[in-house]
Amino acid sequence: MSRTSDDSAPKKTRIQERREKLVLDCALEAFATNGFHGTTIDQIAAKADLSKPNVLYYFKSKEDIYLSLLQRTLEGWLDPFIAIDVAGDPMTELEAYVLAKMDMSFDQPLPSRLFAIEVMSGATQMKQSMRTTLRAIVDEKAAVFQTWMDQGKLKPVDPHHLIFSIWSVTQHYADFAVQIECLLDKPPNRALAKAAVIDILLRGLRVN
Amino acid sequence: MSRTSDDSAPKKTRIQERREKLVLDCALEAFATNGFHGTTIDQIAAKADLSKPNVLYYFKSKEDIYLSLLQRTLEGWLDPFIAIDVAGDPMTELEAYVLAKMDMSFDQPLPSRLFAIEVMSGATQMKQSMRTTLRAIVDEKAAVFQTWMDQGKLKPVDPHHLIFSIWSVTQHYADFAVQIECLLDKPPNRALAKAAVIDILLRGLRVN
DNA sequence: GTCTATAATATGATAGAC
DNA sequence: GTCTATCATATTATAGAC
Repeated sequence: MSRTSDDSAPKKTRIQERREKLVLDCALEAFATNGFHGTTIDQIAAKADLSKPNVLYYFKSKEDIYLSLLQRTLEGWLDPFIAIDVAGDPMTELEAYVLAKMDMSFDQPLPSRLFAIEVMSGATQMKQSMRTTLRAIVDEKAAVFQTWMDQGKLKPVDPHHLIFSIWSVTQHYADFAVQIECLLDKPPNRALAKAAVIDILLRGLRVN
Repeated sequence: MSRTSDDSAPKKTRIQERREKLVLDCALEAFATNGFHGTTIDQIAAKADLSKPNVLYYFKSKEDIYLSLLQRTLEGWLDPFIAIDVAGDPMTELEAYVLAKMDMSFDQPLPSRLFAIEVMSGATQMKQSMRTTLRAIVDEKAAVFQTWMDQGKLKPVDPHHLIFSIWSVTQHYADFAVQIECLLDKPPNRALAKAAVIDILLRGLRVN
């Protein structure tokens, strides 16, 4: 009961935070493949090597786990996108962004899949923030692209659809990894994939 | 019990076929948004305006409905891809394919979503056919693209990854329709989307 | 904090009348 | 062929001992 070592508002001990992170990590693995309904608390508990009531001691319900996970996932998702700098060289900025997304897809496919399943299920939990927060950021970056095109630094193309294309192609390597592995010799050649995607998405934008 | 009007092996009456199609149509709507586990037979029955036992009279289990649906969906999926003709003009063939896929995404997003959810869930039911049938077709078309590039009719790029890019960008408009609607003014401008996608995916391939 | 036991509910599937 | 009623099971969540 002592709180001498605590310092912030949410009075969580170190072990609590560690347990919660453990549960979320295990839940991510389950939710990202089987979706919300296809995942049971038993599965999560088994992965985390905890009992089911113990999991529900840290999260009050399955939905609570899911929502916490979704929020945690969204936090890191936009970082490389926001990092696109209008003052930088357009092709350099775009290449860096595409490569960052490709690395995310290969290194951490699960958050991408969780996100995809959530959106395909109607995105009940995220629609509001997509219409406001996400939309504001997307519009801002679309304006950056438009500026570059107006300056003659990029060939003209609709900026919003360019963003969608970059997202879809890069995330495809996470979301459809199973299919890609069936169609290519395993293990997939990451360097080849990254070079090809850069070629396909950005070559048409280059101004001589 | 009369079979005078029947002609083929599966002795189904016309009304049976109609009912089965009705169930599959309603099931598609449910499975494509909520996945296998998120969908109940009750939901399907309600949509079809049938009782639950009546649905199970036509399909012996929920899994039976799901698998039948998956098979039906896959049948039409590859048609426009197979139609790509090595003897045709490369840019014309590619444009026709991309536009066909875009129309499919806008007009029939549900099969695409069903497919996507299945793949993200591990594609237990389809892995085998992806490794054999689909892979053969993909390799064949990749060879067609390679031929065109060798002939100098297309700028060189890895053909397999080009196929993945086309799939991902076009199907994105079906699978992530909810997100796109949040980020663009509704209703989405189809002509603009199609033109932009053609630009982004194919402009870099054009040889002057 | 963690467990076993269990309540409460949802759902797949079947039995049997009509 | 279609229905109501029901069984059997799985799963969320809680109660209460330790």
